[in-house]
Amino acid sequence: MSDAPTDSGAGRQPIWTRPERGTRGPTPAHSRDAIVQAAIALADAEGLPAATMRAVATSLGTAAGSLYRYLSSRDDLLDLMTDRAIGELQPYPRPDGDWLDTMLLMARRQLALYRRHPWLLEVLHRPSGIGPQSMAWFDHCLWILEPVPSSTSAKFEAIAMMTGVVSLFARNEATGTANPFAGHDLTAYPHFAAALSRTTPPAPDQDLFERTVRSLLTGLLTPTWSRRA
Amino acid sequence: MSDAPTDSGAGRQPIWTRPERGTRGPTPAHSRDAIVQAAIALADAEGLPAATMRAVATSLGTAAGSLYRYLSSRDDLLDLMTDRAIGELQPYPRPDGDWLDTMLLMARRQLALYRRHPWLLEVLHRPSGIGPQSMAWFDHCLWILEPVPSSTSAKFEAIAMMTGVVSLFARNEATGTANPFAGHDLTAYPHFAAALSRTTPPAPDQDLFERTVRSLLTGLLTPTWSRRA
DNA sequence: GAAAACTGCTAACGTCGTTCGCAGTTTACA
DNA sequence: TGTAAACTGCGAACGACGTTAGCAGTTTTC
Repeated sequence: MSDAPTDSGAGRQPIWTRPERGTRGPTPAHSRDAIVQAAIALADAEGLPAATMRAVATSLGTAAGSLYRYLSSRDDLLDLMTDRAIGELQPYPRPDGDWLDTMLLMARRQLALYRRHPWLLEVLHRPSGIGPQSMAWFDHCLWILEPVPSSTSAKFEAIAMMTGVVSLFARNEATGTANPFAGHDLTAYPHFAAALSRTTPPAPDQDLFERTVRSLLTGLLTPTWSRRA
Repeated sequence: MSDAPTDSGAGRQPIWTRPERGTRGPTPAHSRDAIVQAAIALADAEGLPAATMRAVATSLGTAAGSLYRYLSSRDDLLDLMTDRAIGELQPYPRPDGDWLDTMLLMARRQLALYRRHPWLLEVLHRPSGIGPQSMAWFDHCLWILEPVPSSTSAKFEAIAMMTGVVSLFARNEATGTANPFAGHDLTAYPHFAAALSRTTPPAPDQDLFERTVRSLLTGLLTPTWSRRA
């Protein structure tokens, strides 16, 4: 019990509020941030499953067990990786101009981030408290939405939904070109077969992303009576 | 090499096209479907991580290794579980009436399915070929969308995006009431604090789900020039 | 009737996250 | 100044996981 790691006794609070180290003992050979950086590098290069405790430790020249002097679990590491990556979204675009345009820009930056760190998609949907960088991002979205007369909860929902839709696009991209419909007997799916047999002009749909985000945000943040007729 | 399981030599094709068993040998004590059913029961009751090979085997009164006479990997099992669950969506609503209303009904059924089988959310986003039940569902969506004059690819995108949005809602629900913003010093996030301090009327937003799905589908399937002014 | 193709089953392998215990180092406090 | 407390790194191990190998028995094929 006198051998508690890094969290000085009360080990159930989230990693962000826990001090990195105490005041006694030798100066550590590594740091939380160095570990997180190494893990991100591994996940970027070879995918999230490659970022095992052992692999991260090896890339830092130490052993797996040693990491637990800095983190209390692998989940902590994933949380830190996530927050550090989301920190790359800064600096944020200034919240003047049309709020929809600015939000779309935020969404675009998010999509670019997911392209840069595909493992974020696998990590993001774990039930886990969000970190300070995510808080900052959320805070900035609220700033952008300040001129919008919707309720606070509506804005929360809209931001969350936008983030989710961005992740859907990123996932669709990441799944790649291999179509998941391969290997089926199309005679059992007549409308599918008919749709495929139609002359499908390439129609790359120049900016499906923009249209989706715009229609989503206006749908969620514009009172019903001010839209349409 | 003469001990290949169930796939009779060429083991790289998807599980759905592979025969369940050959013609010789004793009649198997179990079946693919019984295994899948047991795995679903476990995942429903105790979550996906509880549905390990060992646990599934134990609940069937056998050992882990025995399952590999029926499946070639755990991924196969997850694929089969997914497809069987999606099969619960049948029978589908008749594709007459307003296509948007019918699609919304399909989305509602999907949401109910995700509530019934929360593990689907963790399983669905793996890169994996889809099964016959998913094909049938997709096919039916295309049938519903037949009166819509959009291109085939636009319909594909719209269906995929609707499915994704439904999963986002289900995930938001499943994450539960515990707010992920707990434990942060709100003075660092002024707009967040301001938004929280505002008198937030309950405003339960009676049907955010419906509004979101509707605005998404109309946004993706209605030509731009026919909307607004 | 013999070979081939299956069956169930036990034991093991390798990898994973994590824990334990030990020896050494630095700080806090008498 | 000295001693106890709190730390440090490290190596070995634990338990659980997915998966494989090998064996003995059973059914079909020819």
